[in-house]
Amino acid sequence: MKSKPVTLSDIAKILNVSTVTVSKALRNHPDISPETTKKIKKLAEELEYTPNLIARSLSARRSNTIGVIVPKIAHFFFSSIIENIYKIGLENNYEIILAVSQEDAELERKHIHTLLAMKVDGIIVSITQQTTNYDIFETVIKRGIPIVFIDRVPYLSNISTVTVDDRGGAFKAVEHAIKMGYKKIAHFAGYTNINIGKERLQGFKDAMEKYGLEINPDWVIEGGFGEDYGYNAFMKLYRENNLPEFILTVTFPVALGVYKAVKELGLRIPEDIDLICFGNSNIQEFLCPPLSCIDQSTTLLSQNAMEILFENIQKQEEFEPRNITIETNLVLRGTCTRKHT
Amino acid sequence: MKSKPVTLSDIAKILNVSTVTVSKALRNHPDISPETTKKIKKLAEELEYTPNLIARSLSARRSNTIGVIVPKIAHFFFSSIIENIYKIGLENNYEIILAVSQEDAELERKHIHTLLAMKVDGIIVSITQQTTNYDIFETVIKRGIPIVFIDRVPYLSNISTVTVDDRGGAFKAVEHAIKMGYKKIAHFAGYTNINIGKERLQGFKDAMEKYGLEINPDWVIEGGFGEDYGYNAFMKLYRENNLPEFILTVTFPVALGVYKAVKELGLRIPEDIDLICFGNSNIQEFLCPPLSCIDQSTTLLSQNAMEILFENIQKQEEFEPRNITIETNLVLRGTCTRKHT
DNA sequence: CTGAAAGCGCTAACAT
DNA sequence: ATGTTAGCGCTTTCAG
Repeated sequence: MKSKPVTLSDIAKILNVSTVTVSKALRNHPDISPETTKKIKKLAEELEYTPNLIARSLSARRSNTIGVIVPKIAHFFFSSIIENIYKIGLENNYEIILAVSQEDAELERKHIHTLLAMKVDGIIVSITQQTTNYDIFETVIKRGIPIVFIDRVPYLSNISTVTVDDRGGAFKAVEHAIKMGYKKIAHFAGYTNINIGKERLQGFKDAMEKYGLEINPDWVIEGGFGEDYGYNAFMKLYRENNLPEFILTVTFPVALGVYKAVKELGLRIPEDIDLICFGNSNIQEFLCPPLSCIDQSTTLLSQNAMEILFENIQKQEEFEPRNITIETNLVLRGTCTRKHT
Repeated sequence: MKSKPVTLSDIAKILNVSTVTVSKALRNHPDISPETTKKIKKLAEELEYTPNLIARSLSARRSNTIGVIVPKIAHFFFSSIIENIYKIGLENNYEIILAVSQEDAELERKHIHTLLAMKVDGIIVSITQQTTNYDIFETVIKRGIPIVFIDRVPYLSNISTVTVDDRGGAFKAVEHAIKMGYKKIAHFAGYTNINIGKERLQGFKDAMEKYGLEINPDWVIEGGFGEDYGYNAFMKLYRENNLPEFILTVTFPVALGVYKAVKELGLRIPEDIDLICFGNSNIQEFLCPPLSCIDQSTTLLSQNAMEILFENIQKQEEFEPRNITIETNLVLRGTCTRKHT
């Protein structure tokens, strides 16, 4: 019934050559004469030969496989990065092994172990919001497995990173809000133990300071990168009757949470509360009103990360870690565009 | 520098036992005495032993790996399904190998070959909008690799499928529109060579027929499942001055395309044109106006698919293909809710 | 309870 | 140009 897959040696036997010859022929090795190669390929095709990549990996000591770990997947930012990584992987003949940490540091750790066990040739990771112990990453590095961090990166020296100019982006946005006339500005800051949170907060502070505005500590709220957090943070402020005029949210989902709260409360954007978020998405323009944002190019992020990773895989020992920062772009739509008086 | 990974035999040598003993101990095989097991585990931990999954797979002839192929990833429907599949995979100790076909049948074919070559234990696939040649799937089946199709499935008998009640869902939606008073109803139908397109179109027809409404062929437009198609289809109708009152779109992205066109043209939803789409998403409620939809549970879809796949993997020869249909759910928000007169 | 033998399917190094 | 040898790291018999 379930016919066993054809192997190199099956082909070899039929053609009365050695498995090595078949192996080489199938990989277009110049050792083998054109005729034999053709003959072998023809038979392989007929027999529907599929190489056993597992065996190949074990023997060749490379898997042609790249591990990717992200905290979430059903969010535009990450799914877009993933899509790009898959595309680039395909072009370069690498298979991608994706793992989702679900913002859980323990799970992230487990995934890294699995990727190591699967002998991936390299790893790309965007760490969880709660990753504070970096041991596992040092293990990876110690083992000589190329790794590059993307967007959310650990505070570690001598690692390759591709990040966004979070500080500059946040600054730009808040500066623009201030120029629109806003003074009571809040920041829903996510978690500031992680680089993106910390840097965005810093950009917020920079702008406030530059324009001599006071930072109200009640308006700098930490708590996460998701919709729930945005919702709760806004609700809290509302209940305390302590609403600002403007909010910079640390991510798009957080802004969505604000939209939800605002809608439930019967308030209006931007009349009662205006906002902008970090991170672009294809559907922001369809929101009510269209949400402005600080755009971070997921394409550039992925491209650079993959490029560095490939370089690292090739050079191995001689490779020097690289750190790239991607510039941001203010995208103005229906929010953060109205003169406030 | 780059220390070679610790292997079973490294541990075996140090402890003066055989690799077999170590192998068994590490997998809690009852053969090995508790003391030896403990001793071995302790050393393995100290040495940071990581099993080589490649070697294990080759030897054990199962990879504990499941291949998944979807046409897109940066779309809520698929990224949500993927997220669910990853979760279930994790719980059952299976690694997921995800491949993206990018709606390209040729690429899909290539991915299947790769998954076969990687010796995945099973495959889940949602086919591309242009897949018409099913040979590759028959190859998979012939090789005895468990495969289950999800949402978009080929017309093949004796395969396992998990689909949505597309016909019933479309019917419900159009029926509701009719009860709201709409008569001039269009359907942006995607591609009807594939089951989801065909069934949804049929549901549309069923409803029109039941209520004695005439189907205007100009208003049944095919072309794809993406935003561009929705945009173009609407623009075409507008230019021809042939706008319907109501549209059922085959997917959410298509509806987004309509929103975009409507906005550009300065029209209003639902006053000038009302609509509903097939497929839910977490951001529809934030659209302007909030978009109603026919909800298809991605959770049920994924759960059932994985369950069937696991069953197939376990039973192998004795397994009988199963076909499951998930019920849909009309979710009414800001569209398709206004009485039309 | 433990281990020796054999092999999974492939490739790299070294003959011939 | 082709083949032989050896081995990747692990697991599955099967003997002791």
